[in-house]
Amino acid sequence: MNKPLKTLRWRPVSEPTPSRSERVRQLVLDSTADLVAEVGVERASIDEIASRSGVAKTTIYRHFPSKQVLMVEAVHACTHIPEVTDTGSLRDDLISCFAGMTRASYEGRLGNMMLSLMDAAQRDPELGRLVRAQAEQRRRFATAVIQRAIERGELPDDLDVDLLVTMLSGPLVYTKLVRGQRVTEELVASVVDSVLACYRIPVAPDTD
Amino acid sequence: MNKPLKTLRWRPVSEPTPSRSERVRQLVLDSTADLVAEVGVERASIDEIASRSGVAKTTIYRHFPSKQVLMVEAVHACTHIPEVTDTGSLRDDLISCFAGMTRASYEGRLGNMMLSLMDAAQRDPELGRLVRAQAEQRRRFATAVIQRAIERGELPDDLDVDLLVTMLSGPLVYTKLVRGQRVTEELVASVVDSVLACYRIPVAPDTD
DNA sequence: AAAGAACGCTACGGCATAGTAGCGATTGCT
DNA sequence: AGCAATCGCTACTATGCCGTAGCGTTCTTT
Repeated sequence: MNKPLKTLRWRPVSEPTPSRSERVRQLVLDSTADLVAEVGVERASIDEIASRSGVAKTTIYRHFPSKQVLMVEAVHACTHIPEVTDTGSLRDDLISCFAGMTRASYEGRLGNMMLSLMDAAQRDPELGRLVRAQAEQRRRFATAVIQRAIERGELPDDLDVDLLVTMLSGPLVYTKLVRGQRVTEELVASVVDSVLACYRIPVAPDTD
Repeated sequence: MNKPLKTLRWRPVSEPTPSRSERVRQLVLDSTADLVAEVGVERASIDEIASRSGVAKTTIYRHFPSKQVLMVEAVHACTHIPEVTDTGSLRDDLISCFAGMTRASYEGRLGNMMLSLMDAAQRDPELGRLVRAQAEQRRRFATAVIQRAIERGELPDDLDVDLLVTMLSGPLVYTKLVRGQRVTEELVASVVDSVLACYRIPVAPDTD
């Protein structure tokens, strides 16, 4: 009614002006991600996406061959890679690493659609690959931070890195998905400090 | 074709023979839980439940006023309360507690439907209450174990119990829901031991 | 300004599903 | 054996959604 056409915000002028086709495509992807974040993957319908984006349903099908493909591309489009830092301090690196992952995965649209996405990934092989790949990428980031600390001698080299990553990731995932609470920077710090305490890593710089 | 009627296994003879109506009701609930565990809450259809259970769709609607109510009752029917133990040892109690929760929540039918259930719970207020109540019940079990240990002096009394429960539950939930792996008794023990190490609780009976 | 590409709109066909109506058959109880 | 409650079956309505056809309109490009 009062939103017949959603105008796409202009991207930085540095980039070349996208074609009309590309603008429409991005608009559809954007609206799809919005809707999926609201109602989930399965309940998002093409008609509703058409209505919200202002793009005709037939035009949507000119860009994407099926709903399944559209969903995969829309989800793929709203996943970003968290930034990495290498401060040389294990604690700071871990906090930065997991805070970045939290922002990338558990906040905003992706955060809202997470549960529905993981459920849909159980049945759609393409979404399954996407979700698995993302989860493994997150683990690789954390593993890299820990490996660097082992090489610096901050952690024992017979460490069960896999368990450690699980001990760090788990409480954050649990807080978000099961408890439905926001993962604050304070929680990240608490979890990191608690886990490091297991390995007798002093949090404040003091040696015993 | 070859399964026109699923016969209900007889329950222990000690209990009074249920009426025909009650038998059919339980059969429907059982088949519903099976189907939900397979395809999820949203994709489970009444027609399919009728077909699998051998109970006519019209009869299903004589027992349950709507699909929504049937889903809630079916899920409710397959949640059991994990058994509790009080061995007096914090480590044993925790392992027993979380192993029991794992069996109750992350294995069998309930385990298979967990992701779909949590997603559906975001939109169905009734399922939401059910899932939240169960999660809080799990937390209370773990909290009780920890409280007992605090009273015995095994843990400091200024402990952040909430964080501790999250640190214990998180890695198990993460392993099941995100990694899709089975939560073994060994993992439970590893997590418990790691977390207890944070608080300088000796795993083997030795005092420093 | 003209041509061609891209889009909007209306109207479909087809399928799956929630729920209901009516009637005949079965079951359990007296 | 008889009776009442319960169940099975075959429809049927209504809805929502995926995906497509055809045609007129708008935009972009030359």
